[in-house]
Amino acid sequence: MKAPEGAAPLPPADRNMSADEVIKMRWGAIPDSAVRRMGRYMRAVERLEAGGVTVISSTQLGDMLGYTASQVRQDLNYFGKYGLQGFGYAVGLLHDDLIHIFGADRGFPAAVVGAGHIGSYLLERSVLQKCGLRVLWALDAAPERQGQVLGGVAVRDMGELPELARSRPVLFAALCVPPEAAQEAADALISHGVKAIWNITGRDLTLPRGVLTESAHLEDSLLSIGYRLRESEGGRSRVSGE
Amino acid sequence: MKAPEGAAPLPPADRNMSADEVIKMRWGAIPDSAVRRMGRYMRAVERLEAGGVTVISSTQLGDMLGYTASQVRQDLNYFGKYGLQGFGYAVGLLHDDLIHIFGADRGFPAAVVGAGHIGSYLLERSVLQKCGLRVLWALDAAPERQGQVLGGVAVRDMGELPELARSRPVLFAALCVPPEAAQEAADALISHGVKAIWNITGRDLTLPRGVLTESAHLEDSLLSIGYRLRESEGGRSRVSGE
DNA sequence: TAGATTGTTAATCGATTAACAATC
DNA sequence: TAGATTGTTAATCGATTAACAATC
Repeated sequence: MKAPEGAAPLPPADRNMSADEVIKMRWGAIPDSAVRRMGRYMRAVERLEAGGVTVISSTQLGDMLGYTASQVRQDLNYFGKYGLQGFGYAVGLLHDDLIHIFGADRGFPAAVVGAGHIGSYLLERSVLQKCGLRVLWALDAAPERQGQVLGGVAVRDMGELPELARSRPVLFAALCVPPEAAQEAADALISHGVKAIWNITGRDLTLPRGVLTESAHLEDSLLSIGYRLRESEGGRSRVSGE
Repeated sequence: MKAPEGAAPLPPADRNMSADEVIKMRWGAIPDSAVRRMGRYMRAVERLEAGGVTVISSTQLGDMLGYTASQVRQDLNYFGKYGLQGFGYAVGLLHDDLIHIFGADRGFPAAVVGAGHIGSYLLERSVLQKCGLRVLWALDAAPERQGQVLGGVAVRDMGELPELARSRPVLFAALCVPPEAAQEAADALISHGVKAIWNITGRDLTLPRGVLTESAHLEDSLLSIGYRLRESEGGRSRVSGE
């Protein structure tokens, strides 16, 4: 108990390791804040590639996203060594690896539960598919939505959950039922083997340990802009570009 | 340049100050991370109130949300003094003040731009209204959506923007057009006086300084759960209950 | 009063930034 | 090689947690 003990000492990677190996070795040592920024890197790199850019420096990429060059280098380095000293990052390589790191090439089986506005948006726009999930089925409680085919997926009755969970099991579900039905639907999913829930109901859920969950509360982001709107009403100015 | 200089020294509030006064005095000194947690406090307190709970301690509230009691006290104290030593926080008072702090009683004029899946969700569910915005008009480029009345708001043609911006000006817009139309729509809104954009298009925008913006990228949250799903495939376990 | 719980300061922890050596 | 830019360690900064005095 004498040595500084430091924090997590991030195991070193070497250049010929695959992203999988790097991440496996560093699992848990990569800060969540960095993981959460990767979506923006992914989109930026996608657009660069579409625009024919093949190499980009940490400075340029940082400018695009409003991050410091230092942070860009730190972030990318968590996942492996993608840069070439003296030149920058190979856009194509980076893009391919990010896709792999985030499992967008995995075809993980998934379901969409709730086919209202948000559920049909997810289905028709193939939002899950673009992130590498394979949507096996969709459920909705409303009779008039059942039988509809949205984005190639037929909407079934909630009551079919046990049967579907047996015949076409999924570990992942996007939950987009109305808030008042959220907890009950989540419980049902979990009791039928679902291990990860993407919660877009706007209601916070109570889930057993061992279930992976991520909530996307549109409302929270709206509230926080509501707070910042105060400044336009006489608070001191702190408006930002970005 | 000798004194430790410290960080922002958070000006002290006293018990008889209104939330408005406290925030005005501390504007910019309240960390963004705390502001972003307030949506969850708000929802928790709403549900407590609905359930007839009138007093709650920082420990209990923290347990509900997965925060430490210490953090709860810090967070609430940024905005004023709501607690009663020896008892806890008055749920009703806290709720009322949070509503006020986040402007949910302000009736700030707003518009919804894009009336597809997400836009109609916002309109029909009165999402903006619940956060204290007054939706004056809605726009969509698709002829078949024009004339529809969603959540009491008539959807108009994009081309009517100049006229609407003149006759019924708004400073706030929820942007939910398809990603490929996002930048152009944002530019048009800004050139017609919009000063704050809630961006739910999934495309990052480039906006002039002075425009307040908040992006809600559903996709980012999905990607980050995709990353965490790796652990169910053999990474070391770090699954959390929440 | 004694017990409880807040408000607030101090200590810890983690994340961001800066600096620079490695290397293409 | 010289120039540039990464990879990585060290310094800074900010946010979270712990501790405790104030006070109901």
